[in-house]
Formats: sequence, structure tokens, C-alpha cells
Amino acid sequence: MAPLFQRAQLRVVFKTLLSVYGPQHWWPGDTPFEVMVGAVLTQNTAWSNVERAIDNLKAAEVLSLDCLLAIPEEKLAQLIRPAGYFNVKARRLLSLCRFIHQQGGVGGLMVVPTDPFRSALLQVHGIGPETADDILLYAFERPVFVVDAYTRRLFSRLGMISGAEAYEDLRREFETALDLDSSLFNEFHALIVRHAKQLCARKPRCGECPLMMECMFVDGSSNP
DNA sequence: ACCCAGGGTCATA
DNA sequence: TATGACCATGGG
Repeated sequence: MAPLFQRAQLRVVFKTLLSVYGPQHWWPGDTPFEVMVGAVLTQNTAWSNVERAIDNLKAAEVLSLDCLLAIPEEKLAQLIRPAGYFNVKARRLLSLCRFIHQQGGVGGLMVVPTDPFRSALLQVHGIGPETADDILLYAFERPVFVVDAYTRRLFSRLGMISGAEAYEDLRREFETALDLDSSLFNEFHALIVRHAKQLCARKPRCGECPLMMECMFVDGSSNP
């Protein structure tokens, strides 16, 4: 299949966002395990809510693999309540913890090659493609491009994608168009989120947008 | 008082 | 395969 866009277009977008916003130092988390937990908690949820949940887990001194495996699901659900969908996410977190345990802990996962690692993550209840890629990129520094709702909105407005492509198709497009570099993917995704929140929001502020010259979207059009 | 947020699962056609 | 209901809190 022909590529959706050229490397040059994508590099212009990255360089522009980086020069405007600067490095994002993104996805704080003291440990890979904490990043994995955050990846589940932030599903369809604002990060500010996730922070409260993480703080609760830390205050209760249960933010570790062994502790989470030991506490009852109901108790975990109450602790992560501020993150929303707390019953659903408690179950998902425990599924993830059981998986990590099976694999010999976080240290055991470190040595698993990216491809089988990703396939295994997708088998875990509650881990879909984006959460899997968040984990691979931000907890394990694997060169995987994360495609989220912000990515679809930004690049469909730019006119570089339709927005309706399947997740895997988009991920391949971005990974093919860029060098397989985890630092680059980390920074790029962070910048996309920053820009999509600040300017390319649901209700966009095109007047202030540094990408106006590259963009097909016009204020008031019927684009998503 | 809405509207929205860094998804994923499950049931249905 | 595709679409829709459902899950829930907190900030603007």
C-alpha cells in the first residue's frame, strides 16, 4: 500500500511543534511499573484525575506489583476512584499485574523482544493497542509509535490521514515514515498531546496555530 | 448545566 | 467488520 504521507511532511510537523513547545519531559512515573499502572488509569481519562489515584496508591503504600496482587479488588477500586471507571480499571490493573507476575516481574519483561511482548500485552484483559504501546514506549523505551485520539484529530485536520484508518495501519505509517527511535517517538507523541490540548482542541484555535501553513483545516469547516 | 477527557470490552447485526 | 452501549470522576 502506498504511504499516506512523506517523511518530509512529518518531520516539518515534529520540528515545528518541538520549536514552539520545547521538550515535554513527559509521562512522569518513578518506575516502569508506575508507568504501566498510569497507562491503564489514563484510559479515556484526564491525567489530573490519574494523579489523584496514583497519589492514593502511594499514600496507601500499595504501588508495587506484590502489594497490588495482594489487595482485594474492591479496595483497589476505592483507591483509584478519582481516575473514573474505577471498577473496570481495578479489574484491568489486576489482570495486568497477574501478567507481569507470570512473566517474572518487570525485570523479566525487560528482556522480552518487542514483537512478542506487544502480542502478549494485547492478550491481557483491558490492554488494547494504545495502552500496550504506551507501556512499550514509555515504560520500556521500545520504538513504538503511539496512536491516540489526539493523533487522529491532528493529522486528519492537517489532511495527512482520513482519521478512519485502523490502528495498526496508522502505527505502521508513522513508524515507516520516521526513524525507529524511541526518544523521537516519545517526544513526538508528547508534543501531539500538548498541541491537541492547547490549540488543536475539539474546538480549535486556528488563529494561534504554528501549523496553519501546513493545514487543510479551516475554522468553521465540518471537519472532525 | 453541560461538555469533555491520552480506551477497551461486550453484545448485536 | 462495524457500530453502539457501557464504564465514572473531576475540571472547564
